[in-house]
Amino acid sequence: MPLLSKSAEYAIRACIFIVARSQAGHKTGLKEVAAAIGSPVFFTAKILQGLSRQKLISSMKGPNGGFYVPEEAFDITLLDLVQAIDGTDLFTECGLGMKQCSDSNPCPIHDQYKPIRAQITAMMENTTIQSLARRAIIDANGKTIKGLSLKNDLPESVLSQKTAG
Amino acid sequence: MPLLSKSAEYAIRACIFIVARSQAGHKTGLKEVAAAIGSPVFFTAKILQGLSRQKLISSMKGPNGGFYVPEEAFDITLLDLVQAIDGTDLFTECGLGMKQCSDSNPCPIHDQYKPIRAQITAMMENTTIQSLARRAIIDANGKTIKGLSLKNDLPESVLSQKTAG
DNA sequence: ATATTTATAGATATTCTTATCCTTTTATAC
DNA sequence: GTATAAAAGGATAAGAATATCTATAAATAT
Ligand code: FES
Ligand code: FES
Repeated sequence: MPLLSKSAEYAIRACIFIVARSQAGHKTGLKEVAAAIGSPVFFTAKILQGLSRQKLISSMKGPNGGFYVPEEAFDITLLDLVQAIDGTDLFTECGLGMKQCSDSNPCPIHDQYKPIRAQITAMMENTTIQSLARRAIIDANGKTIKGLSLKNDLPESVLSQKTAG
Repeated sequence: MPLLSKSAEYAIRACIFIVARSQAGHKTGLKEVAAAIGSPVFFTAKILQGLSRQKLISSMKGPNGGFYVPEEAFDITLLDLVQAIDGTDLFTECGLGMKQCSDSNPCPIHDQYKPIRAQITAMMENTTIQSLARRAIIDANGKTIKGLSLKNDLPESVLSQKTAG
């Protein structure tokens, strides 16, 4: 079992890319996103549509359209994203799947699990997509993608394609 | 997304119960287990069969048969159990689903995720089912199940049914 | 206005997890 | 030995997550 759903993984990777591009002043089309992060195109579409509907990212239709994040929203966090996709279970629910989790009615692993769950929450809460974008993309101005390991065999030219927006 | 699969949750809850019963010298039948932990009977059967095949627990057929854990095996850990059911992904794989995870080829969340993953691993490695059983079941001799919150509306008489082994 | 581009929406397909049912095997009790 | 109790195994079903396809709507360029 992974920590995150496939949808959440793609969402995070996509948003890192989109934020990096937005910082450089570009919108990014669906196909560019999918190519950059190595995700199935149509599935990625669904995910981005959902994020757009929930106002975590923005989008524009038509020529030179695409997905972007306005500067005011750069500080969206991993927590925002994961909750939007996977819900709040990971951050609130019992590790053994009991109906409720509380100190007064703890399951056998409550004491061990609770601090770990809190740490996962804190980590995601304190990690902005923007900070990840800074780390992931060295030159987001349209040329190279050094250090972005979102996909192992990343084509070196994704960013420089034709989005001279 | 939960941390563990439903199968793993049931496996842990079942094993806590079975170990507690084994410590008291009893084998436990499938239906008793399912009733005690509030799990679907046939699904629980599959899970316990798998654990038995992997020698994490033992079983006996026939009248007065059932599942049990021999004393030598009381120290099986959460890690053993979870790995047997869900595999090793949670403990080794990249949090963003990249093909490989390493310090030399890190994904954007590697630095944040790696220590959390290590903590999850350590926690499970250091938690024996036996220790959870001690905490979960106060009187495992056949009468009451105080403090066992495996199921919220637990029938108070599960242990006292008819397994006078 | 028309054509083109791109996101959005809805429908469908595939795969995996979860769950159930039925038959067979093995052990015990008599 | 025969009957009974219980796990083991195989086949099937239901549901959810993942993935794909087609059609529609909106924005731009000409
Ligand atoms: S009750 Fe299970 S983790 Fe809190
Ligand atoms: S590469 Fe992603 S967590 Fe290590």
